[in-house]
Amino acid sequence: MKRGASKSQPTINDVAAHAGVSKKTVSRVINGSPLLADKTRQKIEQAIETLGFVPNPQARALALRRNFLVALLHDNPNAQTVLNFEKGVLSAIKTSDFALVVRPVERDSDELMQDIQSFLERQRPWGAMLLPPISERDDIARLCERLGVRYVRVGSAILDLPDRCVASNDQQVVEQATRQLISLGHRRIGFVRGPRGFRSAHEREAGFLAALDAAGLPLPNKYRAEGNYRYESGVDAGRKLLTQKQPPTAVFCSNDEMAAGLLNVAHGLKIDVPAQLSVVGFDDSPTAQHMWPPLSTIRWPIFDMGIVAARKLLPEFLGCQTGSLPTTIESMFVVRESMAPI
Amino acid sequence: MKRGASKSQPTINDVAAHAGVSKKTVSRVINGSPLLADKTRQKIEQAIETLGFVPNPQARALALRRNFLVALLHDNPNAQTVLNFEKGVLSAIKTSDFALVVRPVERDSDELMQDIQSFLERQRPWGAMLLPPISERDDIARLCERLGVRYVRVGSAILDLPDRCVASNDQQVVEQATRQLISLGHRRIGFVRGPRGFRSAHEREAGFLAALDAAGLPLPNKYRAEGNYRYESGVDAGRKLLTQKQPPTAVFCSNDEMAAGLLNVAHGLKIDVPAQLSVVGFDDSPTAQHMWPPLSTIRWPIFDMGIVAARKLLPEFLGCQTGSLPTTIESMFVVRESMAPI
DNA sequence: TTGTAAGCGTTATCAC
DNA sequence: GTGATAACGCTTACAA
Repeated sequence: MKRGASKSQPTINDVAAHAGVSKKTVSRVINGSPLLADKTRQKIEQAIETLGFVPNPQARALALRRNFLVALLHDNPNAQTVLNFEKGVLSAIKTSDFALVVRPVERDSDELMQDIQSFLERQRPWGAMLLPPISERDDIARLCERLGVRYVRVGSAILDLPDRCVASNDQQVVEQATRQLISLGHRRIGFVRGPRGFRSAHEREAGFLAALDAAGLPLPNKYRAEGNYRYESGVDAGRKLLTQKQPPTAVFCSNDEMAAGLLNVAHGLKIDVPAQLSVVGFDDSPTAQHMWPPLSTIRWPIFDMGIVAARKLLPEFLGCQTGSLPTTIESMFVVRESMAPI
Repeated sequence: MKRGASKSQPTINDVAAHAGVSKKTVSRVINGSPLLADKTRQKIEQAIETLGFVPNPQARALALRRNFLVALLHDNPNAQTVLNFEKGVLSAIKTSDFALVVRPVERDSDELMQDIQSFLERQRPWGAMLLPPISERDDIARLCERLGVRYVRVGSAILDLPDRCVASNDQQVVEQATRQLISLGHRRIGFVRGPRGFRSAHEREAGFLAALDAAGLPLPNKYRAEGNYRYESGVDAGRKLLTQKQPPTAVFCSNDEMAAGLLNVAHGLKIDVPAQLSVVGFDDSPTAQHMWPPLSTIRWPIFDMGIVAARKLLPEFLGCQTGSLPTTIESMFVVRESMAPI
């Protein structure tokens, strides 16, 4: 029963027998070993083709003491973001033997660390990619390290060593967008901040304040609100900022969802956007262009970040040098109709 | 070098040595074999605990000739849908040894079939879950079958044998929603269809027409538009339907994105929603409640479908009987402010 | 109830 | 250049 013309997948033994060589030689072909006679290689490739042989990744994983999985850990910052990232990763690993394993987690759960640990222990992925906000947590990064799982953290700022993170330049791009609001003549500019504990919220605020500072503009408390990146908190912020005697003529919202909330409050108050109020968001979520009016916003280069994250995790398999990979990837300010001169 | 106090993960041998039993006995504990002396079991569990042993899934996969991966194949019908489905699947498999591998594909690509095939051959998942619209393609289902990969198809109608599919009841729920529009007094009701070739588009149309039929109402061509499930096509549909001399007083849109487009055309035309126009969508995408006014829509039970799909794929591992699992899961009509009496 | 031997499909070592 | 042979960590016969 050494091997039969089994109806299941052919193995390396079948190929070896078919080509009249040893299995090690076949293995050399699979792994692209250079020390091989061209004739032998061709004969074996022929046999592989004929038999439709595909190496068993489990067996390779066992023998190589590593596997062909990269993990994506996230707590859904935004569905489109996650999916675009996945697509970026996939476009990078498509031709490799790697597959992408996803693990949504709950950042507020008590078992978060335990959950991640047992996942990593069970699957032992070759590496893990962390999306914000959990990418910002050093304890999770340390957990990966302790378990011997490489990782790459994705964030709004440089969170780790260059070959362990990919960052967007939130601060600069928000500063630039705010400068543009100012150059449109706006002087009373409101700000809706993201939640405490989110690095992105901090970075975006810093960029906003830098632009205001440079222009010598103040940010009075009445023009300032703090949300949690959700629609409802944007509604609350809108109520606070837009019902004043002298409301701001422009508002920067730290993400699109909150901008949508604020925008709808403006509609309810019959405030004409953009004639009376300019609004800018962040994320360029698909709905940004579907809002009324279409929202000016900042597009995160999340697809490209997926590509780079995958390459940083698997440089040796994707054929690239870690050193040549960028750590910061530029965001883009997308101007739409929600923004106008005062 | 049989085994050292290696700094890497302890193996079954380490546990066996530590507990003073054979590895087979440890294996019995891992696999929950009933024929084991309680004392032995406890001793081994103790050793596992002390050493922090976690069985290597690759090795198990090899020995068992199967692996612990379920695949999710999709062509992003809608980011939130995919993510909610993933979460459903995950909540079902969380306590098992299985992991979820995702594979976004491009349904219009020439290499679609080739791409899926090479993915399945490479990873050899235990099973695959297919999300619409690719779940509707019989050729893909047959490909899975040919490769010996079980599958479960998710769709808007029953697409396959009961233990190979999970369906929502699009037709009935759309019929019900349309009846509700009619009972609000609407007689001129427009319809924005989804694209040809999508089963969901067909089902939703059938439900809509059934309700109209039952009420003896016509659907003249001028109240009918066909879109591609994208925002822009909703805009086009809005232009067609709402600029007529006698526009419809209500419109059913086959998904939320198209409803958003139509809604924004209405805003541009200064049509008051819902006073002059009621709009209903489908999906309950996160933005549905963020539109202005918040959109009445139909919520797909996609999280639950994820749970059921996983259970149908892995009944023996998740401890459930395929027979007791539903094939159709009911959608829910969510009424919000975009809908009012005529 | 437990242990022994063989094998899952691949790669590494080290001869030839 | 190529091929025995022994791993890799676990499971399934089959014995004891």
